[in-house]
Amino acid sequence: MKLTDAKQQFINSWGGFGTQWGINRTMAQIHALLLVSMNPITQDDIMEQLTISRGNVNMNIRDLIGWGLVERIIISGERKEYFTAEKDIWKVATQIIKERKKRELDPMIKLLGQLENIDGGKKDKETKQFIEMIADIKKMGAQADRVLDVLIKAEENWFTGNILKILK
Amino acid sequence: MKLTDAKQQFINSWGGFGTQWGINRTMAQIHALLLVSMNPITQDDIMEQLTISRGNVNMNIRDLIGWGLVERIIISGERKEYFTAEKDIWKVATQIIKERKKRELDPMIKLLGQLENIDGGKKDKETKQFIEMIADIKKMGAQADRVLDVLIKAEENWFTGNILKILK
DNA sequence: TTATATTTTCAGAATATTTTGAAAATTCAG
DNA sequence: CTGAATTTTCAAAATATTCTGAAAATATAA
Repeated sequence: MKLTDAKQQFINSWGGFGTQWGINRTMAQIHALLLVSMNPITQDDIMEQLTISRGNVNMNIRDLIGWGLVERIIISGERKEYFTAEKDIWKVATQIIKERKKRELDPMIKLLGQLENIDGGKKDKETKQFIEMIADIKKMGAQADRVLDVLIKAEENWFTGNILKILK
Repeated sequence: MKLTDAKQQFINSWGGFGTQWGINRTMAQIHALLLVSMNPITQDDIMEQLTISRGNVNMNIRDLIGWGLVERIIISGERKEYFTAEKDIWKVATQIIKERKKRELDPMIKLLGQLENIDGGKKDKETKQFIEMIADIKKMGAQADRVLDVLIKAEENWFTGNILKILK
């Protein structure tokens, strides 16, 4: 397989995996393109390589920056802005975990807390069972939170294969 | 807050979280409804409670069964089919992890393996860097696979709060 | 078997999301 | 400043996903 083909396939497939995870396909593709680009590239480069519009590039780049995965680079003497992605995959994963935790897990735990305040407390069996279910989901969310925190702090141990020893 | 309101809010919010995770909103709502239903319910019950069409219920129920989260119940003497969801939240989480691993992580690792076969090997710097990046992502995928396997096997320790002790 | 209840399917409709592209805003060299 | 280069915005168009509902298939009682 030729390098350019491999890069292309990586970009396309990464977009596909992105959609499965609830991430916009183009955003994932742009991220993939930046990951396999040795040097920072411009919006025009991205437009050309992925054949997408300027507006599309601009919006998705902004999102990626919001996720902390892409950085805007100013090259002195150049008028255009350049963009680059964090290349250390552990840092990428850590950043994604952090963000999803903040955007999804935290709000979920908050919601569940609110749902536990049912009028009259645990009177009838049905209410009791509902409150138990909510409490269990909350407990699981809190556990997930702790596990993810440990993973985030595990740093380079991801790659040394010692991740499971760190988690104790 | 009244029990029925709490249930309704749980169902709606669960649907919202579902979409963030790339899961069809209605499928998540049906799952939530089944989670808070003490007894098995029919397609008609689901249609009525969520005000959605018969076809919609049928397709999403089929998906949920495919995910191993919902079971079809035949009650002797009754003509209609009933449905019920696994109520043990740990089992639910385990099942979801298993399925997503199979549907998403495994194919990703497979793809990455294919992309490492670049013509000419690690001749130039660009090829070398690409192969390294793919290898790193693969390594991370393999680590994630191991971590998830441990979580799946951790069973009821999720709830005893000892999950972090188990992972070692 | 026949009649009826129930489930399944899937084309088309409805809805939601993504993308475009041109105008507006911003930046910056001269 | 001025004006060209560049970025940003966002309404409308394109696309993708989800949902409906009625017809077809299936199951079951009699």
